[in-house]
Amino acid sequence: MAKEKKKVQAITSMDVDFTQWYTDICTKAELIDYTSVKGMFILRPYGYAIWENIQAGLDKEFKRTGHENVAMPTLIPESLLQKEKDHVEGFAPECAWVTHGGSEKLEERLCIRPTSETVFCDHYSHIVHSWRDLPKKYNQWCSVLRWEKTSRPFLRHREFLWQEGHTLHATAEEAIAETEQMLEIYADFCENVLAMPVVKGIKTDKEKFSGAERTYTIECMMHDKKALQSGTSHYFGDGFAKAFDITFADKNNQLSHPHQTSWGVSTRMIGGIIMTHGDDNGLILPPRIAPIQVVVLPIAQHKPGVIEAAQGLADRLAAQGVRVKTDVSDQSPGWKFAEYEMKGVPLRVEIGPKDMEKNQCVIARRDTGEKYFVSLDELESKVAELLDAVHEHMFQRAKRNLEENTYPCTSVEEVKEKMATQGGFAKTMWCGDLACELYMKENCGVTSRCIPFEQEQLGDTCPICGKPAKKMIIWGVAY
RNA sequence: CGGGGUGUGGCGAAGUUUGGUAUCGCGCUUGGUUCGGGUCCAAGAGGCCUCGGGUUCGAAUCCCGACACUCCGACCA
Repeated sequence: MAKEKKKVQAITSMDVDFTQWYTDICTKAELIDYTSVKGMFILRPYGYAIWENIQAGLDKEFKRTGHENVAMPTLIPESLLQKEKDHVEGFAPECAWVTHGGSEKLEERLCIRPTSETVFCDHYSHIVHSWRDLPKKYNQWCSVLRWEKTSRPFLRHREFLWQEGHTLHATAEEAIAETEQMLEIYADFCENVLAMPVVKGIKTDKEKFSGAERTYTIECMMHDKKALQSGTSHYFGDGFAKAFDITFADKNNQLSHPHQTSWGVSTRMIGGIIMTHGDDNGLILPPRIAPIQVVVLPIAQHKPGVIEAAQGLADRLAAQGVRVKTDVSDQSPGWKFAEYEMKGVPLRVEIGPKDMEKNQCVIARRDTGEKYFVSLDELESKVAELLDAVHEHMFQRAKRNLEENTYPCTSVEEVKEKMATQGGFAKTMWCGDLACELYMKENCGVTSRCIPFEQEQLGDTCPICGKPAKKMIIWGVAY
């Protein structure tokens, strides 16, 4: 009977159907709700709280590195969007347009921003005149809209929350340094806060951002061995500046175009967290962004003093800055265990009459399921220690997944065989030609993920065309 | 945008082949009971059967159309 009940509410097993498992977690852990508009999702309080924590962490880093937040308009006139050729080609197909104001048809239709390069450029052209005005380092937290054909919770929304940084610099060197700095901030955040190991690198021309000269990326590997681009940072050169007529007088009173960057991460990261860490019991949240880090559950809560004891432990942890919740609802303890596991709460503290007699509590880890009997005198220190241990273990586990599923290959056949049988990433040398990328897509079903910063010399020639090759590239199937 | 699948109380399904009073489980409400891994018992509430047309005395069921979700491709953060 109990088994039947569990089956009804259980999420689909990862091995049975990975995509269904993913969707189950999104809805059953109360992160997301669907709406009546395709591709538009509601971030429910628990899902939004994860985003708020990501936002808080990154925003602090942006400010530490001298960036200022701004708020730009949602609507972009068509003429403005068209100023940069590559950019408009990249985004026009997925723009949504406002054509009417009230009942009046507009003279010029307005695009609901898919990204804000053009608005920033227009603004910068007004406010930048002198080398003294540089650098300009702006960021905005907002939502953007892209009319995607297919959508999935977090991974592909038609409207999604993100952050877009846009900076202007006097020199190319400075702009490139900025681009690289922001990629490092993303990479550190992924690894140290989200416990997601990354591969840092550069996108090929085929995969780079529309209008960029160079796109840096961090790529993560999900549980199903597919790649998720988790953050990007672009160097634009002075292409946009020229298109938008942004000029400044340099120290020699020469009129110059500044060099530009943009960089962003989105709520997609939450999809990455789910698919990197989750298991068949639900979500597993990295402690440093978990909205609830510790849930305190009273056992036999009708017995005198138990609820008070649980609340007391929660108060002690809250005083230490731990995000803690106590659940004294009349659900059974077993139900609560399953519920907070589904929601990925890193640590569970149990306290019942037996514990109270012994001046102890039980702490259970979400990542390993291990349970510890902990003296109440050591509560704070043990929780702090375990939160770090959970983070570290989650990171190492994900790193192992990445490393064990990345294969150095020296022939197309080998890539094809590995991708067909194992999945994951394949590393090969590459000549740099688009034709070879297209060939890989056609024959192995993979796209280039990045040319990693950490290069290895796997040979001297491109295994696809046989021409000399200097760079190692990573191939994979991407989300 | 191409190919498949699915739309039935909040969720998951049965019923559709062969038209005839809308069924089950979970959840929800109330009362009791239990509490260290999704307690148990009882009583209740809740449905334009996705939407729009048609056929029929009668449609969840048959026919036509739309929409949505979902999976697999192509495109994309």
